[in-house]
Amino acid sequence: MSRKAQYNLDDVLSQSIDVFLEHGYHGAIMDEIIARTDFNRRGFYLEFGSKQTFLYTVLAHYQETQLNKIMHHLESNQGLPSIQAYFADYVKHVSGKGCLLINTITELGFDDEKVREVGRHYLDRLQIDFIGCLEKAASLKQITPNTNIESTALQLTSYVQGFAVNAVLAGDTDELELATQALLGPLAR
Amino acid sequence: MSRKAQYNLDDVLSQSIDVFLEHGYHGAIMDEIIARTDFNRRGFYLEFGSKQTFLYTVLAHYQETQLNKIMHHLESNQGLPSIQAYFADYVKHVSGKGCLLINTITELGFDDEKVREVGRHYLDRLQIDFIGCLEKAASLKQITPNTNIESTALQLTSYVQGFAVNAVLAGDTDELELATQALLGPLAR
DNA sequence: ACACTACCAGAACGTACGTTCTTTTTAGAT
DNA sequence: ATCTAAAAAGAACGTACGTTCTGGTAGTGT
Repeated sequence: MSRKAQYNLDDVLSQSIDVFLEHGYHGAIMDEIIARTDFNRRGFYLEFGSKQTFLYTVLAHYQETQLNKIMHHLESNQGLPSIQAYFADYVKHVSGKGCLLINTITELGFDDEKVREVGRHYLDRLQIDFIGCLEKAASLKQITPNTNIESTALQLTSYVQGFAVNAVLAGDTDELELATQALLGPLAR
Repeated sequence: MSRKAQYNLDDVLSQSIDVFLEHGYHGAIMDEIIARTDFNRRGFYLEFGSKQTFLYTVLAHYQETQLNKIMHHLESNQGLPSIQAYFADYVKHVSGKGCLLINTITELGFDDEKVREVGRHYLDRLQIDFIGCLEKAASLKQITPNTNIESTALQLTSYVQGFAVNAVLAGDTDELELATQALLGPLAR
């Protein structure tokens, strides 16, 4: 055996998230990706073969390490508090830079079926998780009894996307936090 | 005098909207823009000077001709029916390709203050229009009396963004129309 | 200590894209 | 009909970017 690579793949993927977030896919150039990761060009192409497949990998990593962590609140399923915790974390997460998955969908979704597929899968899962939490919340009598759970879940899912866009524009999180309260407040009984 | 340009600027701008919608800003290449508009390269650069300022012009044109037309429902201000008409039209408009303004915000917003500014202005206006309609709706007793108007307007504004993202993923309009009903139904008294 | 392996840094390559220039065509004025 | 000025078409240019290649280097095993 001989030398081992000195970059850690997970680190590289994490570092790349920001580059894509800031400039989008086409706007993120290899020079900056190389410079801001502890990566080298050769390693990059041996490992991934192309910028495109690299994006897919970063996207998967982003979901695993960031979005899933936030969604985990919903999957712990404590009812309404889980939803509140989810939104609190999500707002903090997207603040000032948005969501890589959403950005990728709007930039590449039209041309890239794989991106659309990943996006749909994510939204479906979000929707299902919201339903789970709302059902639990209903059974715990945390929300008003006549709440239409499926509709509400659909609304919450749409709302999350809206936040991701808003986050790019909003300077601070105040506005988004306010909006969240406005949203969840009326649900509670 | 002599020859007059045979392209019509409004037509060119309208035709370009689709190109940017499909591929984003960096993904839309000059060759395709030229090919799909009745424009010529020289005219393009005499008229706009660069791809970037062209985008700004297209964006302004997009707002004037498309978004404003849809927002006009809100500004006619018939209360709840105006909001319903707005969403119906908006869903139809973004279906399958999303919203150019939202796409531009997520692709370029981080780096481009001008884009952020245009985006904020648009969201503010949307929010204000929703407030106007909701107030009217309240005075006409079209919505449940204890509705918090500011909060609801903020929510509606977020939904609109969410729809723009969803529209890229959804094959047909059914899903989005369902979501709209789920959204507006509970408001009505 | 030495050799071997494969990693790192960055130069080099080729292509693709934004922009400019050249040629050709056309509409209007005389 | 002819001349002219400007517009259209697209060739040409330069640069920037994705990708590949090269030379030197640093671990690792003997």
